[in-house]
Amino acid sequence: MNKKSSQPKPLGAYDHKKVEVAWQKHWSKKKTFQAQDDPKKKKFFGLIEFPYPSGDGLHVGHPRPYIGMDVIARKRRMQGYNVLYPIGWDAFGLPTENYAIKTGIQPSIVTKKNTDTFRRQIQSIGVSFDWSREINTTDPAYYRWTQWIFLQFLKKGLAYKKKMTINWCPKDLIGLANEEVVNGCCERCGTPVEKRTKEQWMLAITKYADRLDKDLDTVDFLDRIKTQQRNWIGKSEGAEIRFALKDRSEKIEVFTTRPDTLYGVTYVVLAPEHSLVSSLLASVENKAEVENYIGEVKKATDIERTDAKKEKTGIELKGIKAINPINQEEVPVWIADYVLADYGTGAVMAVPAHDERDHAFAKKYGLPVRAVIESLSSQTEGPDAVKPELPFVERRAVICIIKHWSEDKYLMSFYKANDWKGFIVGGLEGDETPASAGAREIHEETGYTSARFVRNIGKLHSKFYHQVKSVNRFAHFEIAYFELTDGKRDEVSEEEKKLHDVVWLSPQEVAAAANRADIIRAWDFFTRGTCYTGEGLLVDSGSFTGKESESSKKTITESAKGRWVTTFKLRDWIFSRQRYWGEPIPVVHCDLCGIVPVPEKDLPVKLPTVKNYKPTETGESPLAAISKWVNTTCPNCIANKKKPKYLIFDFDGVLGDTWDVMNSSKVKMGVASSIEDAQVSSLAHFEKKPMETRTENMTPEEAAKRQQWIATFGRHMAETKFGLFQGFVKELKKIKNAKLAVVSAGSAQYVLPALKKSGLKFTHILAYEDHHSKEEKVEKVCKDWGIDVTDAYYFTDTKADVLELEGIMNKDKIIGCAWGYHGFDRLKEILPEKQILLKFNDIRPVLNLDCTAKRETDTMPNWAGSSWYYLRYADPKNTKMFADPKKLDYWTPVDWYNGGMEHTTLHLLYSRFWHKFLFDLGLVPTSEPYQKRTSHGLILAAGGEKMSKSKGNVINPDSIIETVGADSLRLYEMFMGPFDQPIAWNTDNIAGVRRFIERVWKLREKVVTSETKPGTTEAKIIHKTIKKVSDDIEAMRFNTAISSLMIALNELEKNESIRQGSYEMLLQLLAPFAPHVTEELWSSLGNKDSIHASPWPVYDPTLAVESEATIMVQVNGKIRGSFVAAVDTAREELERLAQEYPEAKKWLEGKSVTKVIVVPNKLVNIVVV
RNA sequence: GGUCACGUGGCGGAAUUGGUAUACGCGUACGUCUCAGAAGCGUAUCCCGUAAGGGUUGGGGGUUCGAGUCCCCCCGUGACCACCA
Repeated sequence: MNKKSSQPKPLGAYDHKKVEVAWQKHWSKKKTFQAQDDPKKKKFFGLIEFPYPSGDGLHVGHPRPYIGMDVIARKRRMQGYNVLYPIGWDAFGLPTENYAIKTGIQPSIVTKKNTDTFRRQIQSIGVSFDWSREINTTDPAYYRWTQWIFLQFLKKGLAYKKKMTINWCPKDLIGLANEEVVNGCCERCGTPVEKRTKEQWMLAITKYADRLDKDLDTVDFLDRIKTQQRNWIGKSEGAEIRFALKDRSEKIEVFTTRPDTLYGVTYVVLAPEHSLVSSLLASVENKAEVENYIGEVKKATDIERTDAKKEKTGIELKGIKAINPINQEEVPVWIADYVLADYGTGAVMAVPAHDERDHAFAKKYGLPVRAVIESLSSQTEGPDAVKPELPFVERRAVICIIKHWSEDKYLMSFYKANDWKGFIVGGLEGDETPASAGAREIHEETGYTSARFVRNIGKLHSKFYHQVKSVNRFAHFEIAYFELTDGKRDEVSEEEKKLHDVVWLSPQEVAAAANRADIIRAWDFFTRGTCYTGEGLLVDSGSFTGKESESSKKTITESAKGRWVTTFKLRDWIFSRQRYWGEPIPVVHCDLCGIVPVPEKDLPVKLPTVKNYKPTETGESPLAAISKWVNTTCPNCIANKKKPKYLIFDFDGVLGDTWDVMNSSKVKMGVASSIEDAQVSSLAHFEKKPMETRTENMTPEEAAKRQQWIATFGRHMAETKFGLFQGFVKELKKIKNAKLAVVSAGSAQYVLPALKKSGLKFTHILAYEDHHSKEEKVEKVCKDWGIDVTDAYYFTDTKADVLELEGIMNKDKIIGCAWGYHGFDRLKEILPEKQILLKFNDIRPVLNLDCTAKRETDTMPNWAGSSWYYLRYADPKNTKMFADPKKLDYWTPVDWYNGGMEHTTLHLLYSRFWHKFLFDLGLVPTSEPYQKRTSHGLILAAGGEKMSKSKGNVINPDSIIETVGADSLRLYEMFMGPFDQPIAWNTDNIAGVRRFIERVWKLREKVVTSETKPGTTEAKIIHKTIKKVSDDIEAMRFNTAISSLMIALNELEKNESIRQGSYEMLLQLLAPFAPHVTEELWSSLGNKDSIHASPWPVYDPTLAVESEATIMVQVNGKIRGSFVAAVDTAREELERLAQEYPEAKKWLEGKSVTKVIVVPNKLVNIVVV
């Protein structure tokens, strides 16, 4: 190849097809964009939201964020950073599964096909992703770690199962998180959501709510993103206050953010679902009505119930009274649908005077309204602002709102001296009422004679500086409403006229004109009604009367023995999906052990393959595969199999009285029921004889009942016993290493021969029975069993025996099998906690004979795999860990994460939550995953709608790349409008950027390598552009960056030639946007290394500085012309030049100049009269 | 109903801290090149007016020497939330 100094080789016409694919292959071969795990280099981790590879293929909206971040990533590389810009596939999800249902093709195959298409398409755009780190959430090697993280949540108690009513989409057959329900409909398909009860996996994100809120202060997210997250978390502080119930032990706990209004409580409301309701119901006088009401509420759908426009309904629990802890007042208790069960405590204290919802409810049901707060405002601005150094002088006063006699206008008074724009006000003299004082003031100040007092609007306290009297005034106003009946008016004194003007204004004008806090409040009261929800002065509030409400919140809470608490709107995350195409939740449900996590070494729990799957008319779900998937072994049971040393059996039940237990066991054993009488009799060890029972400890009634029972079931007992032993012994034969048995002597005659026949070698016998004498028992057992009497123990139910038993059992692990009330229940009490106690049935899984454990069939939601994927990029092939801590140390946190606004509340919050959890486990180095978060706007179809296959308005990038090339596509996507705003696609406009590229290509012909002296204009243009492009890229103002490049080109084209250095810099600035064509031109100039590895041009301010500035000349703010002056010409000089400027002179004739404003290098404004 | 954005030519959109409104691009018109067309190149392109000049950033008001930009009211569009006590 040529050296840099050699003559540039000639180029043909620009042909994007020749240029683009060739360079893409070249970069791939040279691994130009692969990140290196080299801790010595400064790193940059740029991230985009990895796509969901839908069957529709890529449309032109997808790549905009990729290209935007690509521009930044490429610039960072040129700035010398070791850049990690990775991509992968968020490939689990409903559309793929639905597609599988429709076509019968397995989701895994569909996913493979779709990712292949997406990969090809993205690669054809020339985004500088590091493809060697590609990940896929549906790859078992990936979701193994998603499952692993879930197990860590489980271990820490942050994953739990909860029976709950869930939002169920009847079309998608899927449980939805609250976040996925939009206006009561399924987020994805719009079907109205139903309620169903189901056990669901939950993740306790609420445990992190406070930190998720607080730590937003530490990251560089766009403000609107932070605001949205904060709103979603919904932190609010308030008090939990307990209302005792009259003559009852229960208490109602309420949450309120306004404990200061406690004295205004006139009733208490429970949510219809509140747990207390059912226990109160028994003693409610109107029980039937209440039950009926609750039924009605439950019937209503969520859409109906949460419709804020809907009228609130409720019903009183008659006969129940709550006691207000602050004043021991009894108030009624209601249930109502406007109270939400799952926020706060599910109960509220109602303060109708100061809460709009309570107010509406109280008005509807005739409940009392008691005002306890009066507005208090303080003037902080203007000449009336309170002067802190002066004391307050208190005074009672009136604010008069006066209506015009014929129009909808109100009288305002504009005081000239102190810029007061308000209503007529005045102090109350002597024993005047607001009505009389108001009428007097109206007459004195305005002359109107027909003011008729209508009503008091409310009270209002105000602090301000009284300019006329030169004191701080603390006024206690009554707002009085007057109407004029006519316009008759007396003459007003000259003094009053001097003080103020009187004007009539429409309601809108009043609101706009009022310029004092108290006047604005008064008007607000008048227009909005009596429910005052603001802060103010406490009245009618016991010892708190006269205090300010805001500062009394905590003290009132204390007085009421309440607690100050923080609550959140955020709910725990419903983590279960009843779908096939998601990560299986890695746990096993064992009858014996309950929920058992799959051991980490056994991960991943893979999805079952859907075999021979044929689509049906109705569209059967791949969930069918799960039916073959559920039976498994319990890992716990397998693990324990090697451990048991002792077996404890108690056969009390066999002879005893628990027929039900045996009967159910019989069925499970599957043998007893088929035994005939004849067979039973033929068995040597079985004595068929009537059931005997001892009745000496029973009451006559019990004894009679027992006799009856024996008469009915006696024969079945015998059969059952037989069957049990047969089956039992069969199982026992498989026990190899047990050492100890506990038997009941009562059953010894049947049990011991059977045990013996099994060939077991028990070393100890524990006889556990209290019916027979010790001697008889031990002797018989030992004899039958053939063991030494010293190895036998005998117990009764006394406490001493229990202790002895514990001693024998010692530290060894014990598997127990026991029945009956003497056996199982008793042993359960006495066994140390860690030992495992089993019922007879349970012995089967313990022995791993045919363990009946079932796999969890719920899968994880889509959000799971995307909650940690960025971590995997740091070390995507690791098989030991989700990522090597050293690599995480180097690469994380993500320096810049760009994504859609639609993901700010869900994905962003969820992944921050996972990250914080991993941080707490010491597995990631930072507490926040993303240092910086920006967002892009969606690309819409030409009509402004979203692009979707169903609407048929999708533009495929393939055809654009085919006709104009990837570089043109990229430039257009960046140039079309502001990056963060939604914008409609317009294919016609691509012509402009394509022309631009062609002109850059043509400019290559003018490149000269000669040593001619650099033209200053050229350097100036280039350096101005360097600055503009550099700054704009950082701020994601890609559209203006490109426009400045176009401006530069327009300028440079005018010259006969361009220096190679300048041209190269232009190419470098353009390279992040149009990587292929710039690489081609760069190479054609003899450069050996890639333009994308070249150093980003450095802005030289001295070269960009202009020597002259255009100075605008304004006369009275109007532009009258401009002149050119040297940069940094002195103000005085500019002023002089401007006044002598002929165009300006024309406008100055006959006028006198009062003022001249000079803005250096910009303008001179001459103000004339 | 609440919160937050936003409103500029025929169209997408520019406009540092308030300082030449309509940059850049599309489209359109005319010209040039051509046998012709396409592409290219050149000129023009907010409105009224021949011009001087005047008007214009959804509407109205305010602050300012000066407002697309700051403040208030109204209208409209979009996003998110929606009885959160």
